[in-house]
Amino acid sequence: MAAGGAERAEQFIDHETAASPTDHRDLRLWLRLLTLTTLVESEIRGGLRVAFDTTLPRFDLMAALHKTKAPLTMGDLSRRLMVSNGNITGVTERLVEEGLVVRTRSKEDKRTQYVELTAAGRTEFERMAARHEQWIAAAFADLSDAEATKLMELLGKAKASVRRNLIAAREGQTQ
Amino acid sequence: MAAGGAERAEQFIDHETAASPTDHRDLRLWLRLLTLTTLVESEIRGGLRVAFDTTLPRFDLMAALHKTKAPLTMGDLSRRLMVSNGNITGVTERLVEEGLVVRTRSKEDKRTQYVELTAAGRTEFERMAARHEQWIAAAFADLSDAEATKLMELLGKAKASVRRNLIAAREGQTQ
DNA sequence: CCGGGATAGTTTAAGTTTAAAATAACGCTG
DNA sequence: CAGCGTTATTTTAAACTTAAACTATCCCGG
Repeated sequence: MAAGGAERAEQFIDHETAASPTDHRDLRLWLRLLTLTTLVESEIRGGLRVAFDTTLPRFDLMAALHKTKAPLTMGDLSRRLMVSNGNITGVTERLVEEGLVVRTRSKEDKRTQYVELTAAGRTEFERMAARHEQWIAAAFADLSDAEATKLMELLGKAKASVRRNLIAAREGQTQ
Repeated sequence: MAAGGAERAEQFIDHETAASPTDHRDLRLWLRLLTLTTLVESEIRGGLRVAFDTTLPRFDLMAALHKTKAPLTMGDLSRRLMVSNGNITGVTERLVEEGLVVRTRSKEDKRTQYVELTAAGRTEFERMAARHEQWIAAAFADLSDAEATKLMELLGKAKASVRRNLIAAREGQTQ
């Protein structure tokens, strides 16, 4: 590491690089997608830890609250972040301990809990979000506007395809 | 769930759908990428659990071994799967318990452990891989060849951009 | 108003994940 | 050949994650 990079050739072996050239089209596509996401995600994770001593799940939860500018229920958070409801319970608890969010019981429905950012939480999130956006901007800096637009479009098509052919197909199986 | 889907309109709120239209280009791109990956990954996770009573990390580890058709060290696996080395220890242990892989110490270097599929592991993996490929093919079924090719290309560019502008930039920071 | 199905959230058990510290073995240099 | 920096792996502690079971509450039909 300190020595000036003689072994660079081996450094970039990853899930995808390890794919053999005989793999099929969609499998290679999926591996590339997964590798890219994993790379970015782990950089962000590391950045949040080093720069703010926090974690990605906590950041994501705060981001959801910040975006809506209004309290969300535990169930709302679970659906938006696409994680289990039990998961939200734990992450929220830690954010409450840190004083970044508060939970309040609904008057109308005693089962429901509303979660919202505290003033400290909002300030802290905005600090983190600014840095987060810089990282993301750096990540995609080499893409032209046209390329980014095209990529957005193709990812959108892929997402629709997944919902139609994978998710809806499974859900409709034997019912 | 048993009742026939009256609340479908609310069902597809996700991390990305929740994004406001004023977000910046790269942030929206990143959210879409993340959402797509998460959707596919959680379908595969569920499929592996239901159909084969196994998990994605175990499948991935076996896939790495199957692809190389040769034993890999713990470190090789850690680098290829882009996870920490401690992680590989745990996943490998469970696969050994299940009789799907074996670990053997190297004669030349007593620190090194080689991991390889057992006959049972190879057979089981091939069963799972066939199904896995069907899921992936279904996921991207609505993309034409031209679209898939373009998407591959753009993801490749994005990956290069991430390595150059995010990862290498961080690594070179103050050294 | 009451019984029962649906909904909101928590708990539990098992597994995955990481970073950091610890262990063990290697291999070079003096 | 002794020590010492490096490398391969395991251990540890804390957090995240899920599915499934559970608790509490809601609300509808009779």
